[in-house]
Amino acid sequence: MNTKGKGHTCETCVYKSFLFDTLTREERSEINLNKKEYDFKRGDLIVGEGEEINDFIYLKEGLVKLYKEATARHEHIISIARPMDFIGLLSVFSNSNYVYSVRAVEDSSLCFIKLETIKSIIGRNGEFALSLLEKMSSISDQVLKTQIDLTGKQLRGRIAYVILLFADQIYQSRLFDLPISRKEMGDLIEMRTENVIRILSEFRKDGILRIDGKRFEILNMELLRKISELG
Amino acid sequence: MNTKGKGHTCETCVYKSFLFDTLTREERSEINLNKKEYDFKRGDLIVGEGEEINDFIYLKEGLVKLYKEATARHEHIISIARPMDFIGLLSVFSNSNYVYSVRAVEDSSLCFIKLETIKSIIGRNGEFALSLLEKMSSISDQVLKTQIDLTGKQLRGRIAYVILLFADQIYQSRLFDLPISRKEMGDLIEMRTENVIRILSEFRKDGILRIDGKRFEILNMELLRKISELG
DNA sequence: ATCCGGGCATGATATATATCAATAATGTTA
DNA sequence: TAACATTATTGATATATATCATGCCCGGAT
Repeated sequence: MNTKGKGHTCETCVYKSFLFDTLTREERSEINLNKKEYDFKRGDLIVGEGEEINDFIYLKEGLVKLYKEATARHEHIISIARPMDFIGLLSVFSNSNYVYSVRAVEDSSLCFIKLETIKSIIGRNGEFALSLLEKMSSISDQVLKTQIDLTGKQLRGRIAYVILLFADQIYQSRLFDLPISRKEMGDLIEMRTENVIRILSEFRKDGILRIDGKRFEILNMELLRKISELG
Repeated sequence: MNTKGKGHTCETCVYKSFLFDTLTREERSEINLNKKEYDFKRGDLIVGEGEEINDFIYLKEGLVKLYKEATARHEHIISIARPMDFIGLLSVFSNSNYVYSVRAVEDSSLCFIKLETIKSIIGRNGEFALSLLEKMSSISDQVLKTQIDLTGKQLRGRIAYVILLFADQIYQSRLFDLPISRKEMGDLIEMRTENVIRILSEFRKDGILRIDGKRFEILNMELLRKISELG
């Protein structure tokens, strides 16, 4: 399922400056002692809804989805997290248990830091608290914004929105391999698989997209943006 | 529009312990010096979308709505805030400008504390940072949860949900005067006014509610909860 | 008082979306 | 390789919801 940490230290971590600028050398080594890194394969469950929150989890590499089980055959995807995102949103500070699940949609490696360690450092280092707060806030803010944006758009607008989300925010390219199935895409924007496929076909016929299985290329970016905005 | 503060000090504020437990006496008087209290009448705009965020705003009394303008005749209500809620969600730390508006739905009084003051204290007092973080987190978490809960429910479920929200969380009573119009209710749960009215009528005919204008009484609580949960 | 405008209410109709059904394509296991 | 499960696709139909139309009632302005 997952293999144990690779022995990286925070000092050599590529995200060191992004996350831990405001820490003293002592605090950094404290985190280093209380962190573990794990690898997950595509499809692996990382945390399950209801599990106790013990760690501050940080996505180093890969792509994961945060979601809630809605019914037996349907899940509500809250967010797709990218490298440099922390998993746990605000819940790490307001809940003792996860209110959603996290699963790898690509092979991913994640860093687990004992929550106690983080909390203790927050208590001592207000500057760190503030910078952490800013990072968490902006992610939570964006999750909320996405949910609000999507509500009120109709199907074509939602499909356009989610394609642009992958193109702009995740792959920074008009050409990419979609890492999720059509069903998962539907779960992300609250619509049925059949309608996802139908509208993708429409976009293909209209010359907006070139689609070959998982491979997507945006041909008419301008029109796609317009559809996304106008809903 | 609004009258200036009533000269309360944080020391005598009813929410002193709730908010400021972890502050030193000096920090508390610092906040006292940098806060202002304002009264708003039902319908008054408190902050407008796009305005600069300069204050940490705290609802002392009354009821306000956070919303985004969607179209000319339609707004998306993000949340109804109750006394002891802070207005601003996570945006206060991740954005420099408001991404939504706030308006009083009942006569309200709010406390404005200079954001600089709060940030400076966070930087110095990690314990305060952590407790603030917990409070803000739980509110943001709940806003997100509500959005997610509502998505995927159909109209009857959403109406039931929002009536229970007022009964359980805002008025703690099966009998209350709804402070918002049918249209605003629709904005809150993303549905048309006509359908709000239609379904309220159904609930009345089914003996679930007694409705007289703004006055609501829940007659069959059990059934209402079931409708809310099952969507 | 009278004239509004807005909120409330109900019915008829149009539209968007979900559901059901059937097949093809793809991947997975033995 | 065959046998099977899962995913992708398309069409026909049912259902939920929005839209349009109309009338009533009440509070505020003149």
